[in-house]
Amino acid sequence: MDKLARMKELVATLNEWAKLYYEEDAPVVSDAEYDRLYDELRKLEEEEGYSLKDSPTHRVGGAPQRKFEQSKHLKKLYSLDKCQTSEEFYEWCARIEKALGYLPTLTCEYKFDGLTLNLLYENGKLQKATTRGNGTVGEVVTAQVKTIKKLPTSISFKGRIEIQGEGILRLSNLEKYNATAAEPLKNARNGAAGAIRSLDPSVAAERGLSFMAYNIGYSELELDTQQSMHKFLVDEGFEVEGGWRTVNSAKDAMLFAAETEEERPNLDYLIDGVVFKVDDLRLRDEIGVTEKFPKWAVAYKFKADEMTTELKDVEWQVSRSAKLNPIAILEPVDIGGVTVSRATLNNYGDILKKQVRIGDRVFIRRSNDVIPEIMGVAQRQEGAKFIEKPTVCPVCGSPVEESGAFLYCTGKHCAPQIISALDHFASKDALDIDGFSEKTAELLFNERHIFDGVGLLSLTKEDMLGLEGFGEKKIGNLIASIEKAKHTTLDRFLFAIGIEGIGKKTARDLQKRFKTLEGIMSASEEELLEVDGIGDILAKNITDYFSDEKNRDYVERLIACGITIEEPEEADGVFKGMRIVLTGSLPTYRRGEATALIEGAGGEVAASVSKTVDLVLAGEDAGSKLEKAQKLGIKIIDEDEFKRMLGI
DNA sequence: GATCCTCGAGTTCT
DNA sequence: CTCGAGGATC
Repeated sequence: MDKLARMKELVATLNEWAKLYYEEDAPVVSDAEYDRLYDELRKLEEEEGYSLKDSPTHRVGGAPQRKFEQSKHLKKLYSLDKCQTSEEFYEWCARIEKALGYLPTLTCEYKFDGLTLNLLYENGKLQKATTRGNGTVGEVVTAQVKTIKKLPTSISFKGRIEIQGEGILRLSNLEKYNATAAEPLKNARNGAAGAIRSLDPSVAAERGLSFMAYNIGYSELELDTQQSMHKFLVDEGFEVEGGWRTVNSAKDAMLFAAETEEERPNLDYLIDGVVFKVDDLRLRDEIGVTEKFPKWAVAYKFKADEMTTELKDVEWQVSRSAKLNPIAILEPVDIGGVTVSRATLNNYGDILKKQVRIGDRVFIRRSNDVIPEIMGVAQRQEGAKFIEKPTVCPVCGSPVEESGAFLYCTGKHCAPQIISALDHFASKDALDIDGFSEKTAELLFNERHIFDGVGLLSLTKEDMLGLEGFGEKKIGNLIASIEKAKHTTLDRFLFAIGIEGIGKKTARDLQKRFKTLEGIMSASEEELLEVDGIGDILAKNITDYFSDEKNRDYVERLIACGITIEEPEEADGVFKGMRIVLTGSLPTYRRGEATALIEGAGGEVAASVSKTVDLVLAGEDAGSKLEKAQKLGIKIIDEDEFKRMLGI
């Protein structure tokens, strides 16, 4: 083998290992093995006097920075509930009034259109900057953020503190950049987000970003109002533009929104609405949060850019769950720099509701500036055609059934159903087969008649030879991914087989309760109902699935393909191995919070009281569950006792 | 029986 | 993100 070929091979191998290590967090070789090949490569490069373009030796410390490092926020970054009309805003106010008995002071600020950032300061120094990510974990972009000129790198407050705000690109800077840039940026938001999310910090430096601070996350600072937070940010030198004010009535809040909308075209940055928050932080605790957002704040969003275009046709797509979904085919139209030619019409009920017909001019916008959405008819066209409800599946010709808002294809061998089921089987939260896509599923189904997980897992090199776009290398990678994917966990397996209504979360809950595949397969409806979040319909879906001989056989054959299911690791804690029922309302915890605490301490939350339950956590107004627990002689505790057990 | 909340499923373009 | 539906709660 010549030296160049060996170098190529080494680069490929090292990059692959590095990728597995950094991106998948799944090291396949020891550090020593990696180092051995790395040294060999470096020696070859020295001998030859050059190195390959993507050689890992170019990267500092041999650590390829292919991806951002992840970091957990000290405090969760919530997204905001939103409203679009003043009516919806008044409803929000009414809910606040209902919770508190009156409408408290609200703060008003702009809602910047950029990328949310979380900055951690320690000892007065900027330690770390992260993107919002999913709200809990974000990506570390400190170097990118440090290119922001006006951002204070040191502040007078010396404790730990998270400063949150929006990374934006001022319109004047966008213009300046575009005047000389080879590739002009389409809009300021993508310009800002793209710069921050670029691994190369010089991109951010070149564009000249700004940071608009608007919130404090975790802090070792005593704060009682949004106003004091705002003052702190100003005093410490952060940019806090945004028409800041406080109001004491819903009417004044809407006045602020109207004024801001008028002011919007004159601003040097993009905003997509305004944000109202309850000023008093103690009142916020009283109002509380849901899983997704705080109930004490709301974003009033301005109307997004709307366009009109012609609805040319409607296509019916068949999904994995056999639903027929209408897709609108549109005369291509430019919205916010993107050409849109298709949009979902959701379901047949939606078509009726919006009253659209083929040939009409329709309003279209990009919801959240991303997904195209048809708002309604802009202009009825002469001779516009009703959209017919299909009576047979457009793909396989099987009869169509209607249920609720949806139409279903009753065919069992309908190609798109099978292909998306294959895709689902291999998807990230299922078996996670790398390098497998919907396209691959389509190809394997059409050309090789692979129609289920068993066929997929039994694929051999020979099966794939000759498939379009499948070379030696790609086949090898896919086979390796399949092998890797065979070692999985119970929740992934359950999710992969695709029982109706069983998603990622429910699959995990089932895993927690039953621990083994056999346990779930033999569970009765009654046992399933004990799982929090499972009611009669889901319980029946599960028992129906496993009582079908074909499905049991399918599962068996999957296991026979070499699937191994890892035992779930049990969390350790005071509630280890215990099943606990929550009933009534607790004085301070919300249901979700109590659940998280129990699960964090190794326990499991059950929906109803039965002999298998170890403990009942009862709050106020506890009803039948409490009675039943007393009858069965199950230990009952209140929140204080609960906290004591947890040591908090 | 009504209402609130959470989950699942589906979606565009580059 | 958005909807509808299922589940939990009042």
